Amino acid sequence: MDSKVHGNTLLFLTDEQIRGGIEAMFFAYQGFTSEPDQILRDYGYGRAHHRAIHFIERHPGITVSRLITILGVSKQSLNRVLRKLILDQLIEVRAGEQDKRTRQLFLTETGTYLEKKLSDTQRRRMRTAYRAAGPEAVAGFRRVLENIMDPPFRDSAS
Amino acid sequence: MDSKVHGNTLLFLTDEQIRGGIEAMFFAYQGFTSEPDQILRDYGYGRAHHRAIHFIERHPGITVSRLITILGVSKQSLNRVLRKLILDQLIEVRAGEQDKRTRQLFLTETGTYLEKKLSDTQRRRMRTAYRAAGPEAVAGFRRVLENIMDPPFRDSAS
DNA sequence: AAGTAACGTCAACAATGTTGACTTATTTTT
DNA sequence: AAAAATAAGTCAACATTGTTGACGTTACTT
Repeated sequence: MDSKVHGNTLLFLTDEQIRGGIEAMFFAYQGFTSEPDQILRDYGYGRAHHRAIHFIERHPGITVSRLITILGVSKQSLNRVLRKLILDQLIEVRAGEQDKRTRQLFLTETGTYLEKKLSDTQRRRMRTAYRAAGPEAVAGFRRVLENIMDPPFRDSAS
Repeated sequence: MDSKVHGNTLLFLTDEQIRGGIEAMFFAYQGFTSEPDQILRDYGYGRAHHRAIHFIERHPGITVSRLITILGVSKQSLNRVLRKLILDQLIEVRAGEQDKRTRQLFLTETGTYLEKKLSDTQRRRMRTAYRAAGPEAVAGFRRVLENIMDPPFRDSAS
């Protein structure tokens, strides 16, 4: 809550500090997505396919409606992406066990392979960044990110 | 370089820690862009317009080619965005002083107004997150983000 | 004078987002 | 048991934003 004062300058929560953070978010996200985007192009997929694959890997058996909520997109938009991934046999669909109206989504072997290929690049980047910044920095990084998220999504990332 | 070991669990650089960071990036960026996106819709603009306006505010007189490099998009893609902003008189163009082939970009009063309106929401979010996480966390946050960026963009954010 | 660089622009296309409307299962409510 | 609500798929139309390729203009550099 207390702003550090150093000489005549507020070093914490100055407008410049805040704006710097905003730009850092932009540049970091840009780097963060660049390598997967590259790979996806070769497969004829886009970032939306990556997001779907990612969350299905993280939550096998996730339903379509849950995925819609997480990704924050319309049913139609997600469906277009899923349809292609199902056709290409990266995703497998089973009827929900309790509620047969729902569809549960799983990665096939091929889907798992692509997910790994994509996330390997991101994990390498994150690992390198974490290592360079050190454990304390990582803890701070996570704490700030959690607070930037909209509350419903906090703690969604394990 | 050294991973902290706590009980039987690696708390630093475990795969789960890394994957959690990846998702945190996704959710944070989602929240980070949600409010501006909302405002932009009312104006008939998109995220690309926001990015252009943002960097022109930060670097008045920036040239088109510099902006292309920063944003990482094609000349044609950026031009479509700039054309609209110029027509709507949010951006003003002057011929470069030394090199008259270049175009220097400035925000008009209207452009400045929209930029402020957009960045106000992001600054509020960042400020709140910074405050909640504390100064040490903010320092760590920035350190990690810097390391996630591609090297050419490090230190681009003040 | 020739070559290069910085734009602007037209065209065509792809990915991804939107809204609206309609259908089919299945579950829940009444 | 009938009616209503929910989950999902689908078709259509449209907007934003990204791409490549090609061509023209202006101005700087060699």
